[in-house]
Amino acid sequence: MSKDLNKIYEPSLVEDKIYDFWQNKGYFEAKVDPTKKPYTIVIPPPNITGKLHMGHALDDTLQDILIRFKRMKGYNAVWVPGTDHAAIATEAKIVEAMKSEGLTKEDLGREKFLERAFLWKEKYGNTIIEQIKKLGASCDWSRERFTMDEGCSKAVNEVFVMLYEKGLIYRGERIINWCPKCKTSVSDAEVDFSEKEGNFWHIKYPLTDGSGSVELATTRPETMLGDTAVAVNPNDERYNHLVGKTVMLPLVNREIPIIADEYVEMDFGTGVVKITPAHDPNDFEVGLRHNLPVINIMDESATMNEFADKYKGLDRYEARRQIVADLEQEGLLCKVEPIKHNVGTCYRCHETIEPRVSMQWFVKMEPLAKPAIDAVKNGDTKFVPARFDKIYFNWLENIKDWCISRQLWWGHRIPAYYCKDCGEVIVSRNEVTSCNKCGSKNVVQDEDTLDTWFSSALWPFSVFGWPDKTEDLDYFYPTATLVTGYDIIFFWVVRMMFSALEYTKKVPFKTVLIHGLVRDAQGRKMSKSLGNGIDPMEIIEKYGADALRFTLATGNSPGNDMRFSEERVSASRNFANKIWNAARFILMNLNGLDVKNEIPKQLKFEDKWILTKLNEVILEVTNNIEKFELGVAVQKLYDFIWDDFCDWYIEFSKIRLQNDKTDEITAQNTRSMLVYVMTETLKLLHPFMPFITEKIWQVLPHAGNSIMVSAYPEFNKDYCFESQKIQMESIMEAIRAIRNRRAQMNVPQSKKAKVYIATNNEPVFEDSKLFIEKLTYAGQIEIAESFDLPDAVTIVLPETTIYIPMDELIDKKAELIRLQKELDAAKKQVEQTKSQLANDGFMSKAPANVVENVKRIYETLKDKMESLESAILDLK
RNA sequence: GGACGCAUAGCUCAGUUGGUUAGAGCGCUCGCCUCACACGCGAGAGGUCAUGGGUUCGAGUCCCUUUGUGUCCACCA
Repeated sequence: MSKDLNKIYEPSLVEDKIYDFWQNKGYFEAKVDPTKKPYTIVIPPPNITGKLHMGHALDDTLQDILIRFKRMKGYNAVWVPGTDHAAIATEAKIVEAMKSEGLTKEDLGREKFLERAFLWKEKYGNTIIEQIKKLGASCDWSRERFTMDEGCSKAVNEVFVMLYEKGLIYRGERIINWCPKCKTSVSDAEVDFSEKEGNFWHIKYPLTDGSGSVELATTRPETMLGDTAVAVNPNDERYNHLVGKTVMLPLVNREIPIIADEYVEMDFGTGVVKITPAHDPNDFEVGLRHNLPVINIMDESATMNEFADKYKGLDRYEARRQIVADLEQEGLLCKVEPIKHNVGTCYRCHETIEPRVSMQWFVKMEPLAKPAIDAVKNGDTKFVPARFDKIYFNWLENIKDWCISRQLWWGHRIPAYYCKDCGEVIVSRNEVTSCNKCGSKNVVQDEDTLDTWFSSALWPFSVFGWPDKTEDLDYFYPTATLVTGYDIIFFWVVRMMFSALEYTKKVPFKTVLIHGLVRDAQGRKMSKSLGNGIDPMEIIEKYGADALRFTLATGNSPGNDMRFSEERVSASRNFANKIWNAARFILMNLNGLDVKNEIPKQLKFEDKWILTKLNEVILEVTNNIEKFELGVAVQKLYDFIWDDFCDWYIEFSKIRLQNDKTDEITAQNTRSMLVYVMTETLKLLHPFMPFITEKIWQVLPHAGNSIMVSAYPEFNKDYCFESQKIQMESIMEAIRAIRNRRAQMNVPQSKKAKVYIATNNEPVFEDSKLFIEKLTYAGQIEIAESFDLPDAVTIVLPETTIYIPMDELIDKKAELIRLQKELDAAKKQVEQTKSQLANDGFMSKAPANVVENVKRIYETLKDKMESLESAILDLK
């Protein structure tokens, strides 16, 4: 890598090269090693159809921070990457693409269609992988998996068979959510409810005995063709007497009973409900209780079928219009009431879901849910933040059986076979060619495939070779941390939990780190339809991956949504540039000299100060990362690097390095300090900004091949110098105060003024004389215990008073007012602390260090007050 | 209907187990192209931490109330 650093950091020139370097060295790869502790993360596998969006970028950034941190901490860290076949989403896209060629699925046939799908996967599955690499993700690519690869498919078959044999998978004719556009069933989790404008149509059903009619209300009049009863509440006195009678279903003239069922709410609508078991989940339940026939009036695309009589062939909405018109003509339509109601839509295509009775496969959830609830209740798996366990419990405690069969071709084909001769159902791990009951060869496999989440539920262990007992599984599983958004707790986290507990008898991960959604600058969800999505790749190209990562990690706490704006990325880019230039400064001063990357034996005040600050930040950042407070950690690093290291330490070092009074040993020590502190800081920052830290690390004196495999800094109390730190900070305070006064008085930097420092801390100030002189543009510094300078600008600090004689600039009156104001403030504070120290409760209950602190503040404030008083007297 | 989150500087947000002078970025004001950096430097202005109450020696932080706002779950046809 080249040694010359440009004035402006250009990420695009270095990132790809560094990534290749890491990969070629094999640093991302982890192998079983019993001498090291494993740390495992499996990536939430992105859809093969997808492009990387900000949500992925956030998710992957957080995972990479954890993985890189743990790797540097000495763990055998492995991050397993891969992609998800995303059954319904992918199939929809392929079908859509085929449309332009005038082809349908059926034209191609299953086999040809799957060929196309695999080609599609090759093409698009790789783009997202390449994009994840651009982010700097240190995934072990030698372990890349796909939910439909051989191993994962084997796991799927195994699970299906196991559950079937245990009686936890069954096949049955039930009402399910049907998407008429995707032409498949979807699970409850895959239905999105959205509020839509609709009507409440009040319809009259005449009693068969001619004694009148009942009025009922419905939002979906077209389903009346499938009505098989009318229901009222058994306690409803208005309708009690009608129970047992029958009504004549209008338009179709079918006689149906009036039944009583608790499900009917008396005070909603008219208190009479039409019962359509084939097209409403609640009605289906009612139908089961009363043994009602189920009449399915629609086909797979929600078009009316032969049971719809003369409406056959109409789509459901057209049928609705006609039925309403016909009812009106027959005088059976009482009124139309506009209402807003929630309508279920397909989470993939947003088509209105049609509840439909059909033959499907289900997973019996109750026995599986219980251990999953217990595992979180007893702390085997923890959510971060913890509040998400409530959402998790709520879902599992109210769970219904999971419909897992999909009428799709792209996916894991259900390993069930049917004998056409004897009707035997055979569920098998291997392909079945003959009936094991009657021996017939006339056996066919189930046409359906499995819900895409069925395979992703197995991801944490299928990637390590389960169901085989592999070394990897034994060593890397269970995984340590799962990082994902709160929006897929139901889809994925829940299902991994109960699957893992059932098949591996272990929780799949110890911690679930939940993050929020990345929203746009106005706080709106990024979406295709709004067109407000920001492409992470464009951001990386413009600002660099480090800037993007830094932005996503900063100002964001677990579980909360964040807003993304380019301004924030630009601020992150500026930070990267700041580090870059600090490095340039150091490099410039190494100047081909042999400088050791170590703490020198002789330490100056400022060295002890920065080492103390460094150790504090090491301790805090490490703790923060371990507690998943990544946003806090990165903020602390930002402050340390910019405020402490760049604004102060580098400025001090300039004076040491440029001053002719500095001896060569001190200069050399300063160079070592710069290199050492910079290197340690780069290591601390590496998990967050891997590229720039590697680039700079490489050009500074170092041992080893790469920062990413170096050891993360450890807190060392031998380099914490509390009292020196405080003293150094008093010097900095003085510098700041002098600058402040000069700025307020509009003194140009070119005007050098003499500065008198009265202090009882002489040795410290003497040592830092040069710093004060250079950093405040002072002409000359005098230090003594006291001065008698009545006509000077006076700055009162704890234990120190500074005088700047500037006759022509002093406005005595203004100066007096200022000092008086300060005195008033100091007095107030003294009173506050005094009363606190007089408070018995505080003195007896507050911890010693807090009391000490208040005592110290009280003393210095009192001191300051006295100095201010005398300064006012002097000026008068 | 149920559950949960948020409300802190003009804007967007941090604030770690309660500890005394509440922070950052952007924006704003003043002065600087100071030989690492104008993607910068120095100095500032700006906050009764939504409301009311409580616990505590001490509350932005813990508990309750109210208001506003957002999300999720359920769903009455």
